[in-house]
Amino acid sequence: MKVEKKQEGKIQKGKNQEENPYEVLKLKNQICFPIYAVSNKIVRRYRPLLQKLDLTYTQYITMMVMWEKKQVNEKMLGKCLFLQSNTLAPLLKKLEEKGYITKEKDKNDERNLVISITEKGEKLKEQAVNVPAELASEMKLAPEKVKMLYDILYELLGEGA
Amino acid sequence: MKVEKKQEGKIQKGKNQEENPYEVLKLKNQICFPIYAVSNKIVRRYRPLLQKLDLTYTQYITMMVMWEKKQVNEKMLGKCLFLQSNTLAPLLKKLEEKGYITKEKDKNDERNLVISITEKGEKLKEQAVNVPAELASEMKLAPEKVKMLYDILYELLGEGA
DNA sequence: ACAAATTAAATCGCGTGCGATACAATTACG
DNA sequence: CGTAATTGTATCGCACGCGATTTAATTTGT
Repeated sequence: MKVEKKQEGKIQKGKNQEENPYEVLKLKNQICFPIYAVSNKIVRRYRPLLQKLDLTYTQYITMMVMWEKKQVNEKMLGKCLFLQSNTLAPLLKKLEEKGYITKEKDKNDERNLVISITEKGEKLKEQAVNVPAELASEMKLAPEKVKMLYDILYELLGEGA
Repeated sequence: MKVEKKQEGKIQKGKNQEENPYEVLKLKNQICFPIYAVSNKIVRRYRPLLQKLDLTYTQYITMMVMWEKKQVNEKMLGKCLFLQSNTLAPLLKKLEEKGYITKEKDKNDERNLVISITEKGEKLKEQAVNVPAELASEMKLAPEKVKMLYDILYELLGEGA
């Protein structure tokens, strides 16, 4: 078995390419780019499905947390979604305007914002339940690949902040 | 070997979970969410590295195409980056202002916008060449996982538009 | 106890992404 | 040959993401 030294960030290369330091700057040798491109594609594909629920993708994953937890503070929500106050604050304002959530200060620690799901928000879940399958029908992937992808992505999410 | 029927979009589930139709709406059962979260994380991590080059991530991948092709029309650029005119037009304007590219109409077909790299744009490549390794040092992934990830992502990018 | 440090949210500004639309150049076609 | 359809680009409006900063509440250290 021939072992080739691999440089991080590169994908595939032959001998002659090893000698060109600029090879790493080609899009096809980048792993970050397809992650970015697929992410964009996912959000694009979700849009028409979520429009029926009057949700954007970010609002949708926020509601996912709410459907599961019913009540959560903004800090915890940020942890779940890997987002911060500067993204969440305006988003939560919109979800409140739509009537899917309510916001109130934590009586025990007034710094904390407690977010609760409303009756209307709960109802939305019934419409949302079909969305994952609808999307999956547009972007199919073998179950074992889903699992590999999942494990690798969470490994990447785990590293550092 | 026990075979369980798998529903698209779900990740892992036991018997009791199979019966709850709302399980699919939990964040941890979604494959799209970690893609989205990792993509955000990547762009976040690139930012301080790219600031030295006066580039955003999207501008950086655009320059990658330019470093490789030297000259390209907007349509082709969009194909390479999976982006459209509504994203590229303002971005190209900024890259032109920074002096990294020039724009001109194609004489043979005036609808086409031909983008060319400048001397200054070429120079930038020398600073950029270290960026991939810098990022890789922050987000490490075993080479075989990089390859799996790469193949799966391009499979997803290939499907449909 | 009280000033300093820390923490949680909110706000601001900028740069995307993209659906919708507009517009101009080119091509297709009856 | 002239009009309709198509194609490539640009513009507009909205909703993110996020670095930087601000504000208010709480905790820490002496």
